[in-house]
Amino acid sequence: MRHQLFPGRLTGVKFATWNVNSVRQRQGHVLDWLAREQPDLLMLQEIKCETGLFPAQAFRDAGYEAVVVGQKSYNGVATLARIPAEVRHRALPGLNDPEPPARYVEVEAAGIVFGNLYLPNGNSGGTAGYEAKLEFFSALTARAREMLAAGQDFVLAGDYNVCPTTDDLDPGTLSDEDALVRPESRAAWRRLLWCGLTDAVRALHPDERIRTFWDYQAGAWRRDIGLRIDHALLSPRLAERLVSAMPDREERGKEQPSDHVPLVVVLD
DNA sequence: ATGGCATGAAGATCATGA
Repeated sequence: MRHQLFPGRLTGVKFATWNVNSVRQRQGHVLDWLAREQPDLLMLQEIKCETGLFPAQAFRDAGYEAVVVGQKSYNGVATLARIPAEVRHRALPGLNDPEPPARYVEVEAAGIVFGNLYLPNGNSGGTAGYEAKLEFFSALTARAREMLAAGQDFVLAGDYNVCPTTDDLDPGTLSDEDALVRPESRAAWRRLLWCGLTDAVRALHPDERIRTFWDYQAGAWRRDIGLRIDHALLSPRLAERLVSAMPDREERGKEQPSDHVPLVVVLD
């Protein structure tokens, strides 16, 4: 049974993005979280299963329909919605790959386009692997420009695999050559942002130390050594409706957690 | 000690993650 976030206001929307690192391993976590947080929409990344193996019925029973773009073993994205949602794209437009990896799905709901993305990490596959990351960024930026030109309200949210500034990671977590912090990666992030988009978390918390990921290794969570790599970017009119934006840290302390936590955004 | 967890693959280790 859904209940309205803002009774009497039809425009309010609560959404989240969460890299779950295998949806089949994390199904219980996600269902518990949905029951507790009651978002209108949840964008999942790294579901790590083929589309047909996604546990759609379990989420349907919880009141959420799923749009799934999966593949075997790696990557995979899915958007869950308890409000009517229409599919716009099952791959990122502009990527000239006949068999693109499952890293993007776009739906429209409540008059807003939600782009759910899992950007390539960029540390594997040598030069070509890193190029793929920058190419994804280029295509994403082109998509943002297209929607801005059309006057469309939109959100681009997911695992960007970029720490935008030195404030977004703890010393000693990554080397300077890591694809998550390389100057070209950060420049690509800024080119996207500077189209006129708003980093929802930083708009409300410009100086706070905020993390969305803690490695499984080296006691990273225990030592609270992490990264801010999951982001939600808002188009101009949506930015003016921004009420709150914060990762749900609690989730990382649960049994068998994902290494990422949900990032939750509320618009009025 | 770029590999100390974690995940998925028709696997008895390897690729990937960030």
